[in-house]
Amino acid sequence: MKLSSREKSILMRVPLIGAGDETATARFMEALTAVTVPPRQILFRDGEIAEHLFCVLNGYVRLYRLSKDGREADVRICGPGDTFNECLIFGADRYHYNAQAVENCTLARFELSRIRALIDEEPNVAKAVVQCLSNSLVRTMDCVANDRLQTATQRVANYLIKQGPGSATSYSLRLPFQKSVLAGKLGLAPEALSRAFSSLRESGVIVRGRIIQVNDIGALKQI
Amino acid sequence: MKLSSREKSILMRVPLIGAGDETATARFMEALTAVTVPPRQILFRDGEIAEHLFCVLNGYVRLYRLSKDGREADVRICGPGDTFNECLIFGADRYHYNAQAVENCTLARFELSRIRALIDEEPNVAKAVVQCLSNSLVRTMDCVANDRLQTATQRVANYLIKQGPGSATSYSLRLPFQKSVLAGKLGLAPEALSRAFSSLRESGVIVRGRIIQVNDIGALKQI
DNA sequence: CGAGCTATTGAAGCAGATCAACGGGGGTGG
DNA sequence: CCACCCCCGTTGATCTGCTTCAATAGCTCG
Repeated sequence: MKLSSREKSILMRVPLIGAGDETATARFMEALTAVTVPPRQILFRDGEIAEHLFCVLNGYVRLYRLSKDGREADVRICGPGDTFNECLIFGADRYHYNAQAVENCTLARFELSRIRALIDEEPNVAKAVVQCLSNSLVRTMDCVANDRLQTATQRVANYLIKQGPGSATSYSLRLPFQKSVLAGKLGLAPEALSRAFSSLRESGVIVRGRIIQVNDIGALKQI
Repeated sequence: MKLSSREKSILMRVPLIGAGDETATARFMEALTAVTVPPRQILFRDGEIAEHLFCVLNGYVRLYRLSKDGREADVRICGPGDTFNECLIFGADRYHYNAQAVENCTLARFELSRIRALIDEEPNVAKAVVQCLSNSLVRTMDCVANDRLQTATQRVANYLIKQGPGSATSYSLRLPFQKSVLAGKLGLAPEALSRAFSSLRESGVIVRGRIIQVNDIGALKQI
């Protein structure tokens, strides 16, 4: 399968792939298999033998775990440019979560064994892996802390701030996925997300479909 | 400061240090500074420039974050043999959490810059770092999932199962720290931990001080 | 234009946090 | 060694926030 130029440029910007020298990047590019998956397709399941590292090129993928009674909890939502399963390169030999495409997705898939071989030849790749893992770890720790410290409304406000341009006191953004996905990402039931949005209305947040208008970042930061 | 033989043997068993060849291990041993800290001492604070990687030799260290209103949430409890701050080797240049000694602690401290230099010379150390980070990441993701899926009682039962010998249907164990620390580790208020223990009584869990008697693992696993 | 899914809103239930009071155990000082 | 005291842990009561269930409204896509 052939990659579009957009997809190639995403890959080149992924830290893991574009960070090393040209030969390392080339080795990555020749090792990948492009796959497309329909909405709700399961990529792999918790407990299966781990075979692949993935990079999302298009669409979104949910990484989630199941409780004994069948409830689901997302541990991460991956979008274009995100890689996942770096923790399996020199870690456990089985997946530690389920992965499901949220919508139509295209992904780059790499065999873990080839990545391992590549690392042995290119020490810089190991550094890039360390960087990826460090970022993932920090973000996941943030997630634990936020879950334990913040209310639903605060989590949503936080999300809007992080997505914002950083400058500008007001802006609008379009959610890249359904609200139910955002709810899962924030560890909320969809209803709780909806209520959080409506309680943010009095802080100048206007929601219409996937479009969210933020009128006053300062107000959000104070919540 | 001089290390006891117990402390040396802990260090040798730490994956990061003992995994590589002998020269790498020796480099670690000569790079370390041993420090002892009194209870409640802060090792570093969130946002400060990151300087050190740590390995706990004795006692326990809390890694935690603060909310804007001053509440604390633990992201990890580190005991003898645990290392922390690997995520700063090739990651951010500032700490992402506070670290506080829970009791009298002895720690091995390494300058991050020396670890970086060591990695450049010994590629195997990079692999060990990847392994450490992978384990941390998986455990932290477990934490997110458990926080979102499990009740207080389930989390405590889970902890007792993980600490158990794995074999034997009944056993007793001694908590290595105060109950309030365990509560924080599990993301609970101390009162909630207490209530969880008393609701586990009917599943054959008997608590007397720090000693916990588990009569029926099977019953715990079903909760 | 209609069918089915997504999102919102209301009402009820529950889990855990918080506040307050009490009991007990361990450590310290006498 | 004993006694005291402080702090940890427990228990009860209340409160808040989120989930769950249910019904309705709005989108989107055939």
